[in-house]
Amino acid sequence: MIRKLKLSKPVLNREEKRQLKLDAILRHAAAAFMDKGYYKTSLDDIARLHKVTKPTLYYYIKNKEDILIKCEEVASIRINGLLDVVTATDETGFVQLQKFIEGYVEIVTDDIIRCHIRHRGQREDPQARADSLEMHRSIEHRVREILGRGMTDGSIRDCNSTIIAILLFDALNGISAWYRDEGKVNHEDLIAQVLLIVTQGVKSQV
Amino acid sequence: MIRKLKLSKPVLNREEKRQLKLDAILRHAAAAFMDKGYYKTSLDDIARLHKVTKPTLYYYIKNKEDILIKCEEVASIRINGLLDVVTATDETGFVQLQKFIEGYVEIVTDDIIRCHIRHRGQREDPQARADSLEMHRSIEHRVREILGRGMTDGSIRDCNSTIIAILLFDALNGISAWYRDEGKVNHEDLIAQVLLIVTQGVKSQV
DNA sequence: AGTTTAAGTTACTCATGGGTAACAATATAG
DNA sequence: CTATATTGTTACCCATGAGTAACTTAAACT
Repeated sequence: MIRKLKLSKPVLNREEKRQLKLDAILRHAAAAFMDKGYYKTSLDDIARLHKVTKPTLYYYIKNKEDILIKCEEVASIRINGLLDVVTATDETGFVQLQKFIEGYVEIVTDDIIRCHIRHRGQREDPQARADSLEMHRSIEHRVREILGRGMTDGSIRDCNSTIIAILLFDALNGISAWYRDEGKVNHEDLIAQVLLIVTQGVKSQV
Repeated sequence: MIRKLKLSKPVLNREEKRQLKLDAILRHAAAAFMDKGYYKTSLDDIARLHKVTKPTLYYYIKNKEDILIKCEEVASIRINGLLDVVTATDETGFVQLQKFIEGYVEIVTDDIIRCHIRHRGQREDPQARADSLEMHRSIEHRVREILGRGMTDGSIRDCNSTIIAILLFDALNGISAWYRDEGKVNHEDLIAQVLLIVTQGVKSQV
């Protein structure tokens, strides 16, 4: 027992510990950004949340904007991962769309993703700006392909997939700004309402 | 003719001229905020656009945040005006909803409204914050009433009007961020696509 | 024409906050 | 148990930009 307390080799190696700390910083930063906004949150605020001093942050991040970029990476991986899963099946386009929506509502609840959605498009660095735009375009393109698939297989009515994809994302991304797990709106209810919109709109069918 | 050049009474009195200049400043500021964002736009930037110096702005506005507040006033008047017109008719709830959507897409294209939508929710002053929230709640409430009317008269299917109103606003407000009059997407097409979503979703009806 | 009020300018103050240099402590490896 | 890389700290620099004081120019009313 005593030997276990004084392990010669630590349970986690340096790289893993570093990664965990970076994650924690990202989470603290994301929470603060969601609360007060990017510009009203100072690096000192974030450092305080993490119980370190500001210069320590620079061991994990390049600069303030780098936090947003790292949040974006996380978002990109999760959203593209979902799209991979959804498009790997041989379901109809409409069913794939439904599955995507269900998964996306889940993803959009995570603090780091929330932060990314709220602050995307305010990149200062031109390269980061371009990367961000490219990721956005690519994801939207993959959703348009799902819509196209549905129109081909007949599960989705003829529509302008460009416009529909944008409207869909705006509605879903908006969820990140207001939905809270502890809030009044129930999670299943939310998904059900969104799915009903895409299946039949709001007009009562005669 | 020469007498006309030297009018003893100007065409516009002081109050009117002042109002026109305030409007112009608001427009310049809104354009700059949409381009670079609120925090990356300095008052010097705005002054330069208006071809005056910074202190002159303080003759028309109280402080930087006051610009956002004045944009909000404009937005409130236009949106509530639209709602007044739409709800004054004795059409069914669904038709009222359609008319509201058509009008809202029009409103959301204006630069000052665009600016308000993008920057609402970052009020610093507690009072302004509360006012902003209240306006937002009130407008959302009026749309929920339209949905309720539709459910009562049978033109709108049974739904959670709270969730639907939020999703609808997020999709419509999103338009302000990407739609451009000179862009690829055609105005009529946009409205048609939105209306088709609310009337029948995207699923092909069997 | 001369007085007053509106409109605008130049030249500052001053808080904030991102970023860094130089130094201190702690943990891992040999 | 010492040498070295890793984390972390204190104390600073400095650009930016909101807001103001004091002064000048232009317009309007009598």
